[in-house]
Amino acid sequence: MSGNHTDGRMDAHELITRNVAEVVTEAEIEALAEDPEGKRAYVGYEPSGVLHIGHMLTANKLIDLQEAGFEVTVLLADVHAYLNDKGSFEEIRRTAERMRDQFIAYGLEESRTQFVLGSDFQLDDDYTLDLHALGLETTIARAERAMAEIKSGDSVKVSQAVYPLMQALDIPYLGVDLAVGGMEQRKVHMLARDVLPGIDREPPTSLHTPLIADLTTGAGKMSSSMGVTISMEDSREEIDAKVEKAYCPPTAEPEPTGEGIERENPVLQIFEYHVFPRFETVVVERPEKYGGDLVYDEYAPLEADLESGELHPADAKGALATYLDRLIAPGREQLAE
RNA sequence: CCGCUCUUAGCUCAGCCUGGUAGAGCAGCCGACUGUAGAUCGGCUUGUCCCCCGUUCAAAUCGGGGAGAGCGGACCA
Repeated sequence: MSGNHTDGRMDAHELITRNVAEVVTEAEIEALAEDPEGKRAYVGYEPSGVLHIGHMLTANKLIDLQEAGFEVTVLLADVHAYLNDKGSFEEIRRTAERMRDQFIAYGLEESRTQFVLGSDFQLDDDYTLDLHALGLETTIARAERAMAEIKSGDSVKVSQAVYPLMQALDIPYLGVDLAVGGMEQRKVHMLARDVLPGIDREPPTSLHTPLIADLTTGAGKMSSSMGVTISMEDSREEIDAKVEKAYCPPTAEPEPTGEGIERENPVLQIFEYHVFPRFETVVVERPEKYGGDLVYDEYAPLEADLESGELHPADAKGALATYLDRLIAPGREQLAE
């Protein structure tokens, strides 16, 4: 995954696969990359009204895909959010509109992005009957496993077993060639591959982005419900404070915790998955006494410099906060309206 | 519907039997040390004790009612 973007241009395959954690399957992706023009990719989001760094990560991939020639569908999954106990249907639908505006502010090309409300088609008769057919194909245990990383609340509701089946069905109903999601979606997509052939639909091709590690510990996934996340409602000061407190050993491969839990370096992850995909060059401002400014036009040398000690974590953090703020500023302004 | 168990700090739980108005660990916050964070020291904070009614001088604790969660209710006698 070293990439040969020395000429600043990437071919379709590289645009599709850069910064992804996993692709299912490689052969299917290669087929799509051969003629991406007019192919359709989608991501579904439970409406939240305010974009956070997790949304932004898959949005970056959508931008890559648009650049590669894909058409993009963003599913504002109001019905899913409802089934996942996220509030009243009315509240959810209101936040769905705000979320759409947030995505546009973030940088999705408005003319090439189709926003679809789940309730626009998920309540149709034929959809419902197909959903029941999938219910017949799936055990409760399987549905529950698929939801393990997605569900909210402490107890499993029947609605949450229906949820992944609807995600599977959405793919053929939206006419999608590629399903995109974070790694927490992989079990849902695997379920879709297993179950859709049972109703004479194609098993979907999917692509999963990595999950950013918890900002303060580097262990586990960054959570928006608990702990620290970065979102479009953060002020510059809040971003500075959060980045300042972030876990950042001077390496890309931190030691596991005392309990043997794997850790990542979230500061580097955000540089890799959020900053470099959106900026041509990154300037790390540094006091003269430490050697003056550093300039990078891709991620790998920055990581190498941190590893070697040439780049101090404190300076890296300063730059990270600056660029994160630039990414968030348009959404923040949009929220202020 | 019936039965059993559970509900106390952000989290996991102790305390309840033998009433005297609340504790531990973890988390969090603050300082020291590091040119970041973490680790390591030092210090600190936190509560409608699920809700209502009752008994009592006094209820997290006893009694009654209610709510939520978990488990069970098959067969064979």
